[in-house]
Amino acid sequence: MAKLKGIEDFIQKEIAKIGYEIDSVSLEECSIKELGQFQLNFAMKLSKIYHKSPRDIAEEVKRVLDVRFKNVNIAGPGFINLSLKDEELLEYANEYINDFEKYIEYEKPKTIVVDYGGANAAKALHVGHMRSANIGEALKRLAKLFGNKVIGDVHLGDLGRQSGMLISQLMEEQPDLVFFDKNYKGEYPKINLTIEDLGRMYKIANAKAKEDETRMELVRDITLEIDKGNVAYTNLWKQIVEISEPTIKKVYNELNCTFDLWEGELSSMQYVDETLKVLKDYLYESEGALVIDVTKDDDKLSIPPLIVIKTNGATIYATRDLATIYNRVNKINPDEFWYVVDDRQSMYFEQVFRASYKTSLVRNDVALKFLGFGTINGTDGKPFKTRSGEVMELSSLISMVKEEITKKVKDEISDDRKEDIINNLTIATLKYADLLSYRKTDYVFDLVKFSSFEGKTGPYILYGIVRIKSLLKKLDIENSRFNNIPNDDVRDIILSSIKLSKVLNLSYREATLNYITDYLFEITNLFNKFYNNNNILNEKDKDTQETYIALLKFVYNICHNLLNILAINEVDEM
RNA sequence: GUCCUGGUAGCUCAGCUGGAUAGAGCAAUGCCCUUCUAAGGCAUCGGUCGGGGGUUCGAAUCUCUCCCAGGACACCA
Repeated sequence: MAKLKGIEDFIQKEIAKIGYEIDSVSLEECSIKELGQFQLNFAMKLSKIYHKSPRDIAEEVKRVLDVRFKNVNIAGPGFINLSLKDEELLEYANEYINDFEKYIEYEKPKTIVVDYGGANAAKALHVGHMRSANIGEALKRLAKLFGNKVIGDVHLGDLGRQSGMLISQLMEEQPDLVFFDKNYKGEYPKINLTIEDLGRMYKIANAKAKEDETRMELVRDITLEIDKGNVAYTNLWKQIVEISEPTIKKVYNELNCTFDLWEGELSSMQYVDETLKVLKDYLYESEGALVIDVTKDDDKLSIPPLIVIKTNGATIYATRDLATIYNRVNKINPDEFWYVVDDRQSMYFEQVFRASYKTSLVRNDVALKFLGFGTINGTDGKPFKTRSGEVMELSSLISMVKEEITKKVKDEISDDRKEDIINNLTIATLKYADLLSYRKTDYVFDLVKFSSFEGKTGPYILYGIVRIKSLLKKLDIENSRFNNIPNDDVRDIILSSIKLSKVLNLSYREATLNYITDYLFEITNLFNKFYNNNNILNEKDKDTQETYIALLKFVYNICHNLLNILAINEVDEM
């Protein structure tokens, strides 16, 4: 059990002995440092229930707590402040030096499918995809840490209008391809296109379709043909998807994203027929389309029905999402589905979720969770664009950051090691910035600020790690343990670590990583303070030096594991 | 129009399951390197928590209302 929870449970039991029942005790960091390390606020709440003055209750509680804690005191309307004895802190610290699992408060394990990534085939990844990747990967790792069985699915956007776009353009550029010959009966050849071709062609097709309604008609027709299983087009489209795959995988690899399932809309098509059978009784025709009504009696909002089959008979985004859910229920039977998607899709997912429950596609005890995220804006406060006003591609963003980082890495580092260091710092910069604010917050991406090695940045955190590793290399670290608490720098770090279990709980429960990034800054900051005030290598007192070494390992254990949740790689030098 | 987010220091953001004196980073100013990576540390400056009402021992946090910004609202994903 986590240390903090242990103390809270202890206090709860102790006050129960003197007649005070309370759901749960929450031990908070004391807001007035001079009064103690921790504070308890329940005396004021209890006063209502037991009709006693909060200070009287606090007095009774104080007498019970005096046995274990140091400097128990009452202040203000009835706050109880207390501190832990150094002996207890030492025992705790020694127990936690190399053990991260002790910080976790395990619950009953669940099976969770995390749907994140969502790259589009044939279209370059843009900055929004980075958010899904970073948040999704981190949430997946966090959920795993809590003992759950977690399955990450990239859920590619590899079907839909973009297929029509691409193929319509190919039709224009290379009309003689056999794919476009309706009478062709033989084997289909391998097409010769590069990822750059696809990017270029999509842009042209998109621009043309916007202006020209007949072109858009063609795009819809081709999309419909693929939907209906047209052999030539399907073969062609699958080849196009394959061409774009290596690029997508490369970017996700750079971002340390590891997917258990590499599926998408295309692979969900095989379950559409079965899914429609389940939905059958709830489908009705509206304006030519087949829809499911998803309104509720107590609705505050006017929610349109979910379109499942378009007027032209084709499937749509929702059909594929429902089919995916159907398949996952059958194959995986998860307790929870997590969708890490742009917040702008919240209403759409509300429709899909309602439809899923209503049609019993998923049981009521299965949780469908929409974990939306905010937009990345430029320094002007508007969605992040390139100078020419186009959507910022993720690869350009990575290059920009890499350029900034390269300027700053030490010259002394040899070139063969430098590349890895620069790459890790670049991704650390991006991820730390991306996870620093609350998931739903739209945040401003300031290249210079985030790439800086100062302040709340990825490089600052990694710099702390570099210092620790550098020291550990120079010291004999076998069997080191905390012998004493020689100063406040050491005590503050131990105290700070006690709340880590709460940080992890909050982060997991609210599915946002900002608590973790924030805590990483706090512990790194405390470590740097310690580092500045104490000379570890030249410490004369052997007991104290051993404590320092234990502290290095203690801090490393925390930082290493937290960075691992965020999918940020460490460096040894920088 | 309806609904969803958000509005906290000059800037960028935390804090919101009600707790004491509202925090951090950046920027600005000053201090600390014969020292383990100074890419660091310390200090100072900086606030009517969008406005107003309500709930109560206590409100940035809950509630109502208004204002402002962004977003979503049927065959795109």
